[in-house]
Formats: sequence, structure tokens, C-alpha cells
Amino acid sequence: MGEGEIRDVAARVHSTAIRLLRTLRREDDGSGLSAPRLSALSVVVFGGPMSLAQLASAEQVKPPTMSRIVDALVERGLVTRVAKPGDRRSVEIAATSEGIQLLDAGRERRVGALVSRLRKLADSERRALARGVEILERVAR
Amino acid sequence: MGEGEIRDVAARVHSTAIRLLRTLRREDDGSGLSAPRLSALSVVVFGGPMSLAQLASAEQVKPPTMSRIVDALVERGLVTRVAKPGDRRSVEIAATSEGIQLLDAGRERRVGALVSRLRKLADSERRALARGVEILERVAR
DNA sequence: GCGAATCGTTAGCATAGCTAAGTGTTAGGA
DNA sequence: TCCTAACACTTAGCTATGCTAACGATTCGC
Repeated sequence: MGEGEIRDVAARVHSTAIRLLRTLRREDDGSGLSAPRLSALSVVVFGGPMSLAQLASAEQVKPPTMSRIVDALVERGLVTRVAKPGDRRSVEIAATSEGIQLLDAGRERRVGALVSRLRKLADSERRALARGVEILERVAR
Repeated sequence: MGEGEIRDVAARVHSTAIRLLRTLRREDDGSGLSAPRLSALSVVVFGGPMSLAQLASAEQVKPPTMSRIVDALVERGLVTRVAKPGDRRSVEIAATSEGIQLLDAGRERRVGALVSRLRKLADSERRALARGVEILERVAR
């Protein structure tokens, strides 16, 4: 595959990912959380307990910004913030069961919307898509 | 393909798209524009001239929010805002050549970062990826 | 122990999101 | 015709989200 073809694949992967997530984002309305809060919560739920700095870095945001987002999530009982035993400068941010539940419901809406679209594909197309995603997972890692 | 398998593909497409864009977003630092401004500009560049309401809807934002984003883009000379000839209530927002140039440079950085990752794949993998993306394009439309 | 580095928060600013209300334009009916 | 309603956008004013700078509090190195 030549340089130009690789570029073409990259450009299409890029724009398709943007369009897909733009579409699925519409499902987030019912969550009752803003996009930054929902996104931060999802990192904690799927990544497990972590420090504020780790969470800020994962969200590509500075610590003061994340500190306030965590304030709001704690306020709603979706995460806990406790001093780390071994190093009391640091905090451990962990999802509560309520946080996990809220996030799962939202993810269900997004994934469900995507499922109903995938159902319209031919089986061979879904298999090809599954194969492509498997490869893209390694690329995105 | 059973219901559970379709769900699995959907969930993987979803999380992979998120991770991919999160990674590529790091390339946007050098643009000098915030994420909402960059995103609005890209809609105008790729979608062609459109009204404020159309642009706000495309960005899933209310008109007053988009009005101020457009203010900033006009201020920097990246788009123009002119009253529509046939209906002077409405405005036509169009990208300037400078706006197109700025956006293309940013897109080059993102796509370039992706290209350098795709180069590490085997040729057969890139072909499988290309096939998968082709299918996903239809899903996202 | 004591100075320096580290982690998080606080303070203060600009931007981005919203709703409600205002301005100007167009459309439609008496 | 004209006048009322609907429409497109902007303005006003609020909260939330992003930043940098500066401030505790804790830990580490020596």
C-alpha cells in the first residue's frame, strides 16, 4: 500500500470517528451530567481508582480544572475522594456504585444506538467491521 | 452473528473511537484555537457556507453559544459573517482562505500522527482496516 | 531535622454552555 | 394595506470549564 493510500485510510478513519461520536453524543442528554463530568466519570469507572493528577492527565486537563469537576461528582455521590494512606498529599478518586450505575446506563444508550445501526448491516459486513476495529484498537493504544 | 456479538462489536467500536480521538486531540495544541472554535471552523470548512442555526445544530449547541464562537472566529479573520441576500434575518457564515489554511494545517498534524501509526501495521491489516472504515462510514452517516 | 520537590486546592481570569428577553425581518391574514 | 405572529439572530446574565499563579500540606533527600 503506497503512502498516498495510507494517508487516505488515515483521513477516513479520522473523519469517520469524529462523525460517529458526534452522532452518539446525542444520547448523553438524559444523563443529567455535562460532557466533561461524564467523561471524567467514565475514566474512573473503567480505569479504576486513581489520583487527581492521573485523572487530569487522562482527560488532558490541568489539575485545578479536574479538582472542580471531582467536586461536582463527589457532591452528587458518584465518586469518592479520600486521602491516600501511604502518601497523604495524594487523593484516591474512586467511583461509587451509583456512579457506575449512572455511567453504565449512559453507555447502554450509546452502545444501543450503535447496535441498532449495526443490525442493518449484512453479516459479512459486521465481520469485516469487527476485524477492522480489532486492528484499530491496537493503533489507538 | 448473534445479538451478543453485535453488542460486543458496537461496544468496541465505541470505546476505540473515543480512545483514538483522545490520542489525536493532543495534536491540536499548536492550532492556537480552543476545541469548540476549532470544531466549529472545521464544520464550516468541510460543510461549506451555512447559517448560524445550521452551524449551531451541527455542533449540538444553542444559537447564542455559537454566535459568540463565530464572533471570535470573525475577529481572527477565519470566517466571514454576512447577511443572507434573500432573507436578511439570516446570516451566511463562510470560511476565509486563512481559516481553511489553519484548519488544514491542524488536520495534517492529526492525520499525520495517525499515518505514522498505520505505517507500523502489516499491509494486510491496513487493507482490513480500510474495509472496516468503509463500512463504518455508512454506519456513521 | 530542613530545604526542596510534589500534590492538591484556592484565587482570579477568559471561554463556553444555558435560558430569557430584545431587535430586526419576513410572512400571512383581516 | 397593515398589523400581528413567527423567525433568525443577538444581548444579558447566569453557571461550568479551561487556564496560570500562588498557597498550604506532605514527603523526600541530604
